[in-house]
Amino acid sequence: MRASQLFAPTLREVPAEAEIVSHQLMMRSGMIRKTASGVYTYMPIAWRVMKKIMNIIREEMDAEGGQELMMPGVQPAELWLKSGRWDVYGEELWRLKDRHGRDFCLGPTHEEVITTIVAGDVKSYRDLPLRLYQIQTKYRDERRPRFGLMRGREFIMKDLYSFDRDDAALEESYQAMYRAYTNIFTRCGLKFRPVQADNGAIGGTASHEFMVLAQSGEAEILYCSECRYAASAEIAQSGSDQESNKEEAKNREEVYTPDCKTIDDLAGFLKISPEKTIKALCYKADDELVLVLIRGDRTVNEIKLKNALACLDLQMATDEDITRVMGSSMGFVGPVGLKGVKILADLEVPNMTNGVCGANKKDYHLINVNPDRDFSIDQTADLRLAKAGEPCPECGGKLLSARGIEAGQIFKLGNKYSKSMGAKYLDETGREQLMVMGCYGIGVGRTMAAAIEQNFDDDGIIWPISIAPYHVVVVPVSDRSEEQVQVAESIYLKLINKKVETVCDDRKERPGVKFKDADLIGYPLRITVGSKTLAEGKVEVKVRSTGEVHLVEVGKAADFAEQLLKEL
RNA sequence: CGGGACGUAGCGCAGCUUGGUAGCGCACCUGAUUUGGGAUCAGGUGGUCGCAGGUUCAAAUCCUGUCGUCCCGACCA
Repeated sequence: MRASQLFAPTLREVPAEAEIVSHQLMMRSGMIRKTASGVYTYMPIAWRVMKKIMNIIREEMDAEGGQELMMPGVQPAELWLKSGRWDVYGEELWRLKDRHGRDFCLGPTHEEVITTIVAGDVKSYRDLPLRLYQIQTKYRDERRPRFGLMRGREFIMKDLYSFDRDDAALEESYQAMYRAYTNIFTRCGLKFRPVQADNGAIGGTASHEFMVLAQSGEAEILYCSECRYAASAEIAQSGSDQESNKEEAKNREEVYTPDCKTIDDLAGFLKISPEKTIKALCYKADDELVLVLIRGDRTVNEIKLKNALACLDLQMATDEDITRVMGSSMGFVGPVGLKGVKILADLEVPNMTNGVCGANKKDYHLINVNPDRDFSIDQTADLRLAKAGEPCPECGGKLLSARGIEAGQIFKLGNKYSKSMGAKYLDETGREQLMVMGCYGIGVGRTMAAAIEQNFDDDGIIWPISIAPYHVVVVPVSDRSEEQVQVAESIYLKLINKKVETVCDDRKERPGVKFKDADLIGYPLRITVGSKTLAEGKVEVKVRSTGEVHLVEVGKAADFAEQLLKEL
């Protein structure tokens, strides 16, 4: 490719709306242009990178028995009504009507479509396992698209769906994808970490997220300093650092605590540490009020709570709800004497002795409250938000925190969709069984953005070699030097003959402009043909990532570059 | 969806308070000089000031509505 013909309009200035590095550099290097909020055009350079990422994905999917197909982007409402997600998915589902007024949506994911197909055409255990995937545009009408390609409303995703006969077979599919994902992100040259994750609205029984480590990541990861434990902070289990409490149970008392509405107020007023208090929070879970108890210094993790309650909708109760059902106001709610409301407690609560909680009476709290003796708990569960510094739930080591970009996620779905969409097969004994499914996604654009977040400097992008849009740029310093132009051209042609992906910067620009653009776009190697070295019959070969410069004879430059690329 | 900000040339911005000729830098085009890290000089192209109403002799500027964009939060297969 000749730079004079390459459509890569670079910008000197950063567009005001680009907030993070990858977005800024993709805009500046002419890789992407915004067409609407969260909707981008991939320009030629970006598309080359994405095709490389997609090819790596294809190779690894195929290696694990995946078969590529292509499903429609437009999906009829009936499929979603059948799975129950038409009503559950909410506003993120991009809905539309056809000319007859029939409901459709733009696919945010494809469980409904693929499961329907498989249900119709696969009837025997002999046809399983089946692993089908596509690389396709997905639509999610995000409330808040942001950070360029990181969170778009239209984006390209690889999604594979596995169909197996039982849980053991699903485990094999899951492990196969885990391996494939590890290979994919490794081959893309990324530093990443698989972490345990929440299953979210997709439902199912196990999940890992593949997090590309980067400061700008939206997700927090907690990982153990000692063992292999790593989890998304939103689901990380909480190890307990609670000393077993030997305190003698004392008599319960009601105390006057005017204006103590928060735990801090209360602890300050009573001169006790927040750990002695039992925080009581009222939630509305699918219209049922529940009381959640947790140690005063802890934070409730609403994802854990939602999972523990197995509810679809979870909200904090309003002051009105609390007054109506509990007969007391926010800040003074407590479990003692409470009737008709389900009480959930975090794992730490049953072990507390002589705690402090609301008295269900304005301006009063109870001290020396003891679980079991003073109130009963309907359900205990791990409900608190784990934090860095806490003990690892598996080995007791210390949890550390890191930030990551969720580039891929794998799920065990179980039979959630095979049940609703009727995906069944006959086993050896002729009995009908539900297929057991898994689904596995990778965001292609997000992976590209993540690669930039992890590999850049003040001058621009430093592509991992495996996904670099081109490998070499040949730069004649002066476009008026016949000799330089000719030497550059000959090196360029030699590289092209060797099938090395090369750009020749033949533009009528000053050298500074070409160098700046080369660094910005991030070609791994730059061959500079200039008067300084040409006098000795040599050219410079510069490595973008390290800055090292090799002086090489003109005739050997192409071979040298080819060799050097193999070592990167 | 709650809070905040913004919309003037392809990009970055000024002008708006106090209504009266639409401006600067970069980019782009022409010419000259220049050529190893985003050149200089001269000349030039390009804007219904997001859109729609209203007030006014007169609106980028004031008022109303509307659309769009970004940030924080909530949310997120």
